Order: sequence, then structure tokens, then C-alpha cells
Amino acid sequence: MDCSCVSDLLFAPPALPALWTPGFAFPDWAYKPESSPGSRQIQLWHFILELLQKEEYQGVIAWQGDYGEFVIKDPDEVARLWGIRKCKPHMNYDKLSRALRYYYNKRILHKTKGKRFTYKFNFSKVVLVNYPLLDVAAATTGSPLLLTPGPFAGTPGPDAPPLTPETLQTLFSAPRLGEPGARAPLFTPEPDKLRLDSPFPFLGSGATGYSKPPGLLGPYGRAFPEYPWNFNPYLTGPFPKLPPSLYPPHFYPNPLASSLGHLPSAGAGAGGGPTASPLLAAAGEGLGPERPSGLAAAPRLALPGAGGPEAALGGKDDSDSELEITDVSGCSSDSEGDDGLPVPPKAKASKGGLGS
DNA sequence: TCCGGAACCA
DNA sequence: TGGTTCCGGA
Repeated sequence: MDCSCVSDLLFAPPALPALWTPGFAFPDWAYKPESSPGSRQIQLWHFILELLQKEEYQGVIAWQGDYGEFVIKDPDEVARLWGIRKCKPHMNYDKLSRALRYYYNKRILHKTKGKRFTYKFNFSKVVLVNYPLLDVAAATTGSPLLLTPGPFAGTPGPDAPPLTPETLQTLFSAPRLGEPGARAPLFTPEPDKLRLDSPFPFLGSGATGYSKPPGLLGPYGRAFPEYPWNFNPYLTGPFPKLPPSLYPPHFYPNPLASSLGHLPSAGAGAGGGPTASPLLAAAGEGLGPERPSGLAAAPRLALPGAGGPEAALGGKDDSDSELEITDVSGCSSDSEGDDGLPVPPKAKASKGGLGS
């Protein structure tokens, strides 16, 4: 039973510094198994997020519609990938969806009724679940909108007020690094503070690579000029690549994996996203209507400072496209040794959608 | 296709 | 705790 899966191997490297390199779509913590308090393994929603931001998997799963809403275009494939990740060769969509359903109660996810294979993230919950300290932050800053802990922590009611980008911005709008008088940012990029248990580690990991929904932005609108936040649930594509997160190196045969922290600053930042900074996810649900018209539709939050805009925000690397999840060798053969370990998505990409 | 209970596992 | 597996029901 032990499937010494890759999950055990992957996240060894102390690449913290790199984690803070802005430009990454999702904070590294999101991909680390340990990133989830209380959990030792990668969580399904982390996995889903990762797939969502990988261009290669657009044909399998992709953002769609509202904030945080995504559609599983190829349930079997997603299940297969999840199975690979968890060393559960017999995983299937039915099982995966059951796991997804457990997120309903946690309010991390909910089903978009009427749409097949369509779910929606409640980013505020996701954030709060992992970083209840937001609540503290809010209180500290005197922000009118208290970010109460999510249902997990006990609270806010059935539908807690969603986190809004504005709110978060306020909370985290720390002064740019080095700015005088600036209060210490809640989250600094300092390596020693990058502990998983530190508040919002991911805020600092900058995510500049989310694309807005098709209708809002170009296919890959990377420019989020108006906001300092870059968290965008719609990230897809050609964005900054993620660090070798969910998969072990051999899962990411491309250079990208190894070059994590060295992404060129080219990307994002510049492009249009001026301030690329790390970000945080904002509330998905409920934001809609309240969203200021000026804001983009996607929820996003960013932490200021981390590394400053100037940091290499954009680390965009294209290598992502080479991502291949093929190797399951990491899994101990135990449970799965199964024969047919799943084939790399890419490989199967031929199926139709993947890859673009 | 989706839901959620229940038992079970790591 | 976070699934995984099964399964009956809608």
C-alpha cells in the first residue's frame, strides 16, 4: 500500500526563494502537499488548480464562465491524471467527483448546476481555509470587512462574505518593498518566512499568469494593469510557469521544472501587468455582482511587495507546454503497479484537446 | 450525471 | 484529515 509516490519525492527541494519569484501563477504552496494545513498530501483541489493553469491541459479541464468556474472537459483524463498523481490506477471520474463533492461542504468548491462537469471554486474559502490569518490581518488593518475564517474555522455564516480583491488589496497592500513608512508587509519574501505555516505564503509567489476569461480578455490576456493582484482563476496558458510542483521532476521533463526560480522577468510584469505581484485568490462566489465594474472579472489578489513588481514577474516560460505526466515510476508498485499506468496526457493529447 | 452515505485507508 | 471505493437513489 504504500505507494511511495512521487508525492513523497517531489517537494523536497528547498526552493523557497524561487517560490517567491513573481510570475508564477500559483503559489508554490498550493502545489505542495504540505501546504495544506492538516494535510500531508497534495489535495485534489490543488491538483485541479494546477491542471487548470497548465496550458497543456486546456483540453482536459479549463476555466470557464464565472469566477473560479471550470469545466472538466475530459473527466476520464482528469481522473486518470489524478490517479497517477495519487498512485491510484483505478481512479475514475466517479471517484474523483466524490472527492470533489466533499468540497461542497467545505465550501471550497460547488457544483454549477445544469452544466455537466462544471464546478466552481470559492476562492475565498480556499484562501481562508489555508490562511485563516487573513482574519487577523483584517482586524489588524481595521478593514471594514473582516475576513472571518471560513466555515472551517467557524464562521461566517453560510455564505460568508466573499473576499474581494479590494479588501484583500487593502489588507495586503503593503507598501512596495522599500517604501518608506510602509508597514511591514504581511508577507515578506524572505526565505525564512516562507514557511508553510506562515501566512499567505502564496501571496508572495506571485502569480502573474492568469488569463482572464475569454470574453474578458484575449486568449491570454496577461495584462492586469488595473490591479496589483494577479491572481486569476482563469489562468491558463502561456503564462508563467509553475515550479515543479505537483509532479516530480520526471513528470516535468521540461526545463521549466528545473528553472523555476530563474524565470525571466520578461513576461508578465512587463506586459501589461505592471505590478505584478503575488497574489492571492479572492472570493469567487459572491464576488460577481459586487465586483466593481472597473475590476476585471476574475478574482485575484496579490500581495504587494513580494519581490516587488520589478521582480521577475513574468516569469513566463513556455516550457510548460512540454509538461508530461507520464512517469508513474514514482509510485511504488504497490497498488498500482498496474499495468497500465496512465499515459501521459500529452501523449494522449492526441485525443483532442490537449495541447491546444 | 450527480448526489451523498458508509466503510475503509494512509 | 482527505480522500478512495462502493453503492443506492434521484
